[in-house]
Amino acid sequence: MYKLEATSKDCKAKAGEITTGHGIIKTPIFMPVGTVGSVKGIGVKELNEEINAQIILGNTYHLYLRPGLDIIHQAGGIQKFNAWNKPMLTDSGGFQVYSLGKIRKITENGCTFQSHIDGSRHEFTPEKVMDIQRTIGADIIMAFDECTPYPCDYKYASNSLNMTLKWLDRCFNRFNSTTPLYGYDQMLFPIVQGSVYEDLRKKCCNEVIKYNAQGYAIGGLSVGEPAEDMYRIIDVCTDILPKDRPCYLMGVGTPENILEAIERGIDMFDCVMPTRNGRNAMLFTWEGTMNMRNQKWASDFSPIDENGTASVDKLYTKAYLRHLFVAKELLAMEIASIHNLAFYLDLVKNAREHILQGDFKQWKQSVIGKISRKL
RNA sequence: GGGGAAGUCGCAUAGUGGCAAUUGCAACAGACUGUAAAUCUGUCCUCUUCGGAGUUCGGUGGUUCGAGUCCACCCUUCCCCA
Repeated sequence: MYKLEATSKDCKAKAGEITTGHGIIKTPIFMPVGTVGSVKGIGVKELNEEINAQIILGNTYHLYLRPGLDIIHQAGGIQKFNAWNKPMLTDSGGFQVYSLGKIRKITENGCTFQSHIDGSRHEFTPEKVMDIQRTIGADIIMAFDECTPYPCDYKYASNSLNMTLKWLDRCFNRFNSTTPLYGYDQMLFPIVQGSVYEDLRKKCCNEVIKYNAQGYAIGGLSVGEPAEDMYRIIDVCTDILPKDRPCYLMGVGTPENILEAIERGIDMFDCVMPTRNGRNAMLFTWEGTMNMRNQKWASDFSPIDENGTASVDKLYTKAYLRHLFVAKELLAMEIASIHNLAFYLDLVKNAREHILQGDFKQWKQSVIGKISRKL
């Protein structure tokens, strides 16, 4: 259930609340990605106390392969299994239709994957993906879609969209004819596709709103298209999608992308960037990004991030963090991941405050130049 | 003192007549967007208008159209025997 609390006076930016069986999510929100049920390198304690995460992601394809549905079911659902015990969202495997391009085959019925772990073959259909997500037990589950690549010619995008819409209908049929397994409700979000083509996106938005879903997602962006295309498509979609439902922009993005998308009416984000780039020594800050492997930090004994909200930001110095990365210490990746996620959550928290104040766009203008530069 | 082995771009390695010269590490930089990523890419003798140009393989001579590679001597290091 979503409650729209405010819309910024100077743009489409929304602030709201999503109520789930595991608690309330204040939007706009960034959701750390925990593909296999774990946010890489980070424990629940840090997610709660350092990062202030409100909801995390899991992935249907990955959890289905490992540990498998039987284990998750025995555990009593994913939030019992991973000890997070707060809101979760599972992606459907639609992204793997894209990212596992070479080891999957799209069929009329669904999609056949070859496991990236052992090569075994598995077929995902919309029905099966609903059943799996019922078993995993996330509060928000996603429709099974094809995330189209970029570039993508019009004909492919159009055909793919038609298939995704057929799959969506089958998803809702199965979703509506089954019940949650663990005593709390699940919400199914449709995913808008249509590549960078405005007419396809409009068509898709008009189709998905017929399901009167609890929330909607925009997929198929941040796959290599120019940022301007992404912003243009978001605008087209959020003009059609209902304002009184949360809108989730899948897989986005950089801090700049997130602010631009919030301005255009997006409520929810997820992205591997803060964790993956963190593991690869890149830090995001209000002042810009830093490559912590760079020689220039070798004897910089200032705190990692003076403006950071996580305790690691002031506890450790840049020079020490660089040393840890150069020495390939695990701690480096943990510190960077905590820092980046805390920054992302701080970013959306600040955005929310300015939406509530009504000056989001003005505030965004004042920070966007800084956060994008390289230090 | 006698016998044997070896010296290659930071380190370690390849190379047995066509070589600016293999590979690994280190170093330096870049990428990463619903995670097949603690990963991947590039640079790594000097200069460059990025087309090339110039100097290189312990040293000095020599053989050869051509030498890191073959020959002679010298220097250095390691191993074995005294």
